Amino acid sequence: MSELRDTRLEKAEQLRQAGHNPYAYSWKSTHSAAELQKKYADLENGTEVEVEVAIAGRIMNRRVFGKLAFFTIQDETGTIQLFLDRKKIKAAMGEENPEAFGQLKNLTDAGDFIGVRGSVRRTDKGELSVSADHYEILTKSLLPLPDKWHGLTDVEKRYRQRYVDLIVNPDVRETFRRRAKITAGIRQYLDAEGFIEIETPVLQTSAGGAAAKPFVTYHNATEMEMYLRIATELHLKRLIVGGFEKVFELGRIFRNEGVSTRHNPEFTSIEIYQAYADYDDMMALTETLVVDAAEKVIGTLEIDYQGEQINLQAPWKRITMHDAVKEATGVDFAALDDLDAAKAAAKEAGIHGCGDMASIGKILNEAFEQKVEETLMQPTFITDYPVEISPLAKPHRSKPGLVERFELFIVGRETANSFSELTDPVDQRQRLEAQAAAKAAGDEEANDVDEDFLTALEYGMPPTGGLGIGIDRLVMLLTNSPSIRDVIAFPLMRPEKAAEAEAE
RNA sequence: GGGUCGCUAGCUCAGUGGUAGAGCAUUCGGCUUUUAACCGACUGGUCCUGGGUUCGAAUCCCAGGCGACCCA
Repeated sequence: MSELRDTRLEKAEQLRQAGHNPYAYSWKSTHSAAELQKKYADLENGTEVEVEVAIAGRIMNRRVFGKLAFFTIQDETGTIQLFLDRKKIKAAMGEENPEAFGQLKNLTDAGDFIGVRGSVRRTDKGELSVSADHYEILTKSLLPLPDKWHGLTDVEKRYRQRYVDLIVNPDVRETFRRRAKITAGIRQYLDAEGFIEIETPVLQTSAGGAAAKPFVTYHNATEMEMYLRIATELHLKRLIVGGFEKVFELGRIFRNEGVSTRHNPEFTSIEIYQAYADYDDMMALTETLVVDAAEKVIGTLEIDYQGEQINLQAPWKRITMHDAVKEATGVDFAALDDLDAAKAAAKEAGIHGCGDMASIGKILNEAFEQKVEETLMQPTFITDYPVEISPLAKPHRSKPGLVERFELFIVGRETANSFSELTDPVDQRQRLEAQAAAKAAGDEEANDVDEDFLTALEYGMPPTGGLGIGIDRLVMLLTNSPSIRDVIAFPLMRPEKAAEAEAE
């Protein structure tokens, strides 16, 4: 290991001795690899074009003969072969550096960055190449690349050393390129619709807006405990109170929870708030945003996700939570008004863990999570949730005990969440106080009463539709990624070596 | 939190109680049409860590670490 490194350090030193800085300052390319491949796609085998092009990239593979060498280099767009002929290089560089070809042969390795200038030719064997007359080593790499054939497959190393993963796995680069396209596309669409993005605080003295356990931190100067945000909801609503009518924020959220294929403690959400809209309007917006993203990124609405064929063509199925649970279990919780009867019916239907639940709404939700959620492969809006599990949503205009809320499920996963937002400050205070009581009773996911948010509501918030979309899960869907870690560049990992036992 | 599986050379992997291996990469030699180049020679090890059993442990046992998947 260190011998490999020492050898390369020695090569870097030899380059310095020969007057070449192995860590160059800049390079001007005329084309990318993909541009050359496209421009000369029709060039015939064994022919050369007398143009002077310049290109740079990382050496991925070297095939060296006595007086001829072929390097495959990779830039962000793809790969192209370098055709390195001793005679040609000597003719062009020999006066200044008689050792130019020898240095190329002996002092470069797979992993180095190189810049070349030369003509374009397609070899007899059909490989488009830059036939170099000049080259410059731009960066000397000290560590070996993974096996050129098997690549890097160890998932732990792929996540810990994502830079190596990105070097050798082109599909990983493609995933993050798509991720960027998705977020850019969403912003583009919302901008065109007159929404503005406003950044709200990550550090908060009261973490609200979702049922989740926050990370706790401390601000020295003000000597106060602070929380990392678990949602952007309550501040974006303050902006609606302030008079903005279409706002959103796409950003990082932190929840102090476990790690799984669907969860990372920091993840990305977009929350969108639109004055004078309700949850029906937000359903339409959800469809538009997802369809638009799919069209921009994959160009089709018929997608494959881990072998499952998903059709994103709108309109999507809409079904109430009560009806969905009834379909799956045969139990109509809407017809039950006795808690014990509901528990008995749930147990009968094979739903476990409802014994100490305090309301029929929570049992309904539990039944949904256990029996329905993972069956919802095609995009489905589940609507009209129990008020007990929706402290920020407006009561349903016609169904007592329910709120105007929907969640979007695709491939069995919650992907979006939306309400007609609760605007009645008195009702909101009661619900938040119930939350605070639950927290006091030990519910770590319940929130405190955010008095300033209530004050804002008392100034008056117009009727508002709110929508949150899990960006990571959307990206998973549109990149056919089985794990959230595949769409987060640097997912959370424990340190490789456990810290020495700290003083307790 | 529970269960299952994994951790051996830079990478990908063999090796189930008896001298730690292969391919690729590296190093050296040869080679002007290769593309997993080829031919020849060589080099490279905290077998995740710590204990235990044993004449002897990569291998068996215990504890721990890190990771993957599943479950809660």
